[in-house]
Amino acid sequence: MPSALAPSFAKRREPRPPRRDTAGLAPLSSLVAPATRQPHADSRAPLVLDAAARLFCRQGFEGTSVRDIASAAGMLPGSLYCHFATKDDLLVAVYLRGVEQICAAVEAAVLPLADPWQRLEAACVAHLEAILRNDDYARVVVRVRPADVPAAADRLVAQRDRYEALWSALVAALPLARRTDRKALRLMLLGALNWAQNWYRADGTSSPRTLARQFTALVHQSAAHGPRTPESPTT
Amino acid sequence: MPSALAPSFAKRREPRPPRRDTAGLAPLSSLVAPATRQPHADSRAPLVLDAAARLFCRQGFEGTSVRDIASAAGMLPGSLYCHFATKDDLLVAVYLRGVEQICAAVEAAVLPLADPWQRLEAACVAHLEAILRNDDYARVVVRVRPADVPAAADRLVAQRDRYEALWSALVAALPLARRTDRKALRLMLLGALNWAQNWYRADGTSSPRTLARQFTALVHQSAAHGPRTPESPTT
Amino acid sequence: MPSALAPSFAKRREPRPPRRDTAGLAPLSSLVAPATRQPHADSRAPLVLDAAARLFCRQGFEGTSVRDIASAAGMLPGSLYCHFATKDDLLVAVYLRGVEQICAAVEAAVLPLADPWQRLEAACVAHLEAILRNDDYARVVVRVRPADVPAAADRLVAQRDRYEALWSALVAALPLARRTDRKALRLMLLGALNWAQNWYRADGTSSPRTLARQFTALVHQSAAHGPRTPESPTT
Amino acid sequence: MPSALAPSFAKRREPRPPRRDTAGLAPLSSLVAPATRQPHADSRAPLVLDAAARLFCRQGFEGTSVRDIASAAGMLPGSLYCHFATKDDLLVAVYLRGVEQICAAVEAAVLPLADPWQRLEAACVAHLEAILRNDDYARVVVRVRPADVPAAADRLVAQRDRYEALWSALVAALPLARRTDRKALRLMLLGALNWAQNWYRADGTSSPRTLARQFTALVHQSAAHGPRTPESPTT
DNA sequence: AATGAATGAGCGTTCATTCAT
DNA sequence: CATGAATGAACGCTCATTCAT
Repeated sequence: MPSALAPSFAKRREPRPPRRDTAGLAPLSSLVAPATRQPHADSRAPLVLDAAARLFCRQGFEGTSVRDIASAAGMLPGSLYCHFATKDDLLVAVYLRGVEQICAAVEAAVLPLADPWQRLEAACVAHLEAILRNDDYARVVVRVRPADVPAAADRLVAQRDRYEALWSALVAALPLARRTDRKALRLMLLGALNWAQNWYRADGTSSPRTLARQFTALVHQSAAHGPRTPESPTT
Repeated sequence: MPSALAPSFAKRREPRPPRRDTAGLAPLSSLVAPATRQPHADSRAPLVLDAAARLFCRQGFEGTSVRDIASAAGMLPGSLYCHFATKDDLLVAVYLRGVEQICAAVEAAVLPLADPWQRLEAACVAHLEAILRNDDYARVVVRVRPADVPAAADRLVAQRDRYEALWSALVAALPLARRTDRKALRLMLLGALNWAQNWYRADGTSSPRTLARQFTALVHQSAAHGPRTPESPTT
Repeated sequence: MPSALAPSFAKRREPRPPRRDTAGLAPLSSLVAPATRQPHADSRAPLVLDAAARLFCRQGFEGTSVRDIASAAGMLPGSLYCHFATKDDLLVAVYLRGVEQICAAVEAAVLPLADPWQRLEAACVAHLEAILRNDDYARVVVRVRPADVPAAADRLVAQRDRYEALWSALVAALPLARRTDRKALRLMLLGALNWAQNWYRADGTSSPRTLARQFTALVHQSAAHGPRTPESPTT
Repeated sequence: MPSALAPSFAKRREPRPPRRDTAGLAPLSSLVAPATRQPHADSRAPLVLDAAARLFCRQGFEGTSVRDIASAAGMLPGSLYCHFATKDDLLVAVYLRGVEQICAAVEAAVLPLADPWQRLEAACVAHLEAILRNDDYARVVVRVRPADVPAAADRLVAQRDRYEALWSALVAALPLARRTDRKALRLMLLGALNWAQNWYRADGTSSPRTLARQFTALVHQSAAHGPRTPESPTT
């Protein structure tokens, strides 16, 4: 499956065995379901998570130290470990929420629309706005390569796959010429959108919205009319 | 003389004047063809560069230590500094050669062709093969984000720009509907191709060549027929 | 809290605001009197400071590595950085306390005396005993040249100035011929005393006390009677 | 003897046995006796020595690397070793010449004078001008502590002693009260003069000449009239 | 005489993590 | 929950020196 992402070239910093593996999900529960707050449930875990998301998306994972995160959250480095077992787990938690938020954004954008191409375009816009604007969590999902954090790669990839499934459905709904490779279409669009993180500057002329529409348009008619696939050009 | 590669004895991290850009080809020739006449022509600098390229593209820049590179090149860490003043400079040298090689590959692929779309397709194929196959140097150019190495970012971006200029020319030659945003087309294609580094597995079913052709085809007819730009849909 | 001594987690060598000068006495008290109530009052910071003072005054600043200090304090090199952000800061902390101690010694020696020349002599004795005997902190103040540690030079000089002000007052009180240059007198005496660190051997015949008295005497009558200033020799 | 200077607290960088110990003197011969130049005797050794003197007196011995010296002399680090066996030897050679030059300066200044106090004053002026002005060699003699270079300390101290003998003679000639400690007088004067290197700024108001005269004057009448020695106050 | 490359040890500092309090 | 101190390994880099060419 081309969505697999983690060729383990890992090597350094073999983390001492991760103690309790379930810890990755534990802290999230408090985020997903703040629910009825316990009297002293004013946990500072969300603060930590916010700080981590902000720093990971600005400086990358390796470029951010736990000291950075701790001090941004107003605590000492050791205190982080009350909430997250390892730095990797912290990343997983950020990823988890990032995927949730980007999924929610795309689903909300797509919901009121019926036309498959319009739905695709709306998804592109929502996606690009999420990963270029201020959703630090979503940005991390695109910014941090699972392969760079071997011990957590599986969990990160699993999250990404969750999101890509959503796109597979969007693409599956398109009325395309029979020969069109729908997977290639999905990979191309998502790749083009994600890579924008590498060059897009907020002060530029075109907004994420415009950009997303341009990208969609570039594949629209082409795909719809049936592109000449390399193997069997229509001639 | 590999002057651009051996800025030895630079003293204290002064950013150093950006090294004359025309030297771009000089070091390569001496590396590719070590000749047989120099006094100490048995320099191991090329070995170091190769090791760096291999490790940078597999583990990233931050994920690779100078000790890793040195030991891969069969030397002691300190010995690296006979050839490169800093780790950053080593990256710049790899980038330099990576851009050279990918430029050469694309130009060679495009040269015998006249039709603009065929040329674009050939460029995509050459690009994708370079950054997915065994050209470690080219892969580093896509893999390592300039922003992650602030002290060298300018020099890295300058190299990338050199390459993108080549693409601008290719796209400028396409017969497109008047309203088509050629920059968006270029960014989309290159983004989609580059991002493939994040998911492509060599053991997959489709080759870089096939993939590149599919991507090209997806934008071909669309763009050629005049896509509906977001601002002014054709309908 | 030894705030001036534990500027922990300072991140990247930004010169850091020169730390409020009034903190001068705070850290000392906590070091001198570790008390018995703090939660982790068993801090080994004083140990580190002592080790640093001992090594700096014996081997100089550049001649002492942080590994030397750490191992003398029974810790690992990295552990030093729990207490001091940089080696420079460690030196500043030693200097701070050195100046405090030599100030205290001189003030205590001078306090019970009224006659200006007797006060000057007592100051010389106290100064010389401090910088030749076992007060490692005071010795460092004389031994380590501020100019050799550029990043900390300002802070070091500020400390020294604090001490010299004390001497200016002592010299100002002397009944001298009108033409006598009091600054020259101060610089001569202090220079002669400080330089003794370069040649004085504890096993010698004359004690610091004797030496200090000799130096004082050598300028006493001369100055008192009005020396021939160079500009206007008495002929 | 108070002129001894080297309490060996050495420890690090135990130099691999200095090969040929006589090398310390060898290079000097070419300096002392340039004599009739051999055809290709355009040795660059003097260049190296000059560079070393300049850097040692500005940055200290430990603060100067052989790379610094080599590059200042326009050569590569390895090339230095054609002229000097070790960095220490280079320092010894600088010291040697520094002492020669300061001796020569003092002797020349004193020569035309007969009065002992005038001779002392002239010596002070010559000494201070040498170590504060542009005689890099002389400045090194005062700037670099023999004890900081254990392997060469003996040779350095021997040079210094050579110079101090000259001062002993000057002081011995002074008509002083019987109880005056002539050694203390010498040490005081030289200490005060040498220490000026630590605070004197060229842009200041008083010249080295003025300063030297002030210092001399401060001890003149006092010593001449018979100071109250601490042991036996005149009262 | 000089070079360019290499050596091996050591530098100041940062890292993710642990743990008694 | 949080702290402050500590750990042990690794980081990028510089050092004086060597040596074949």
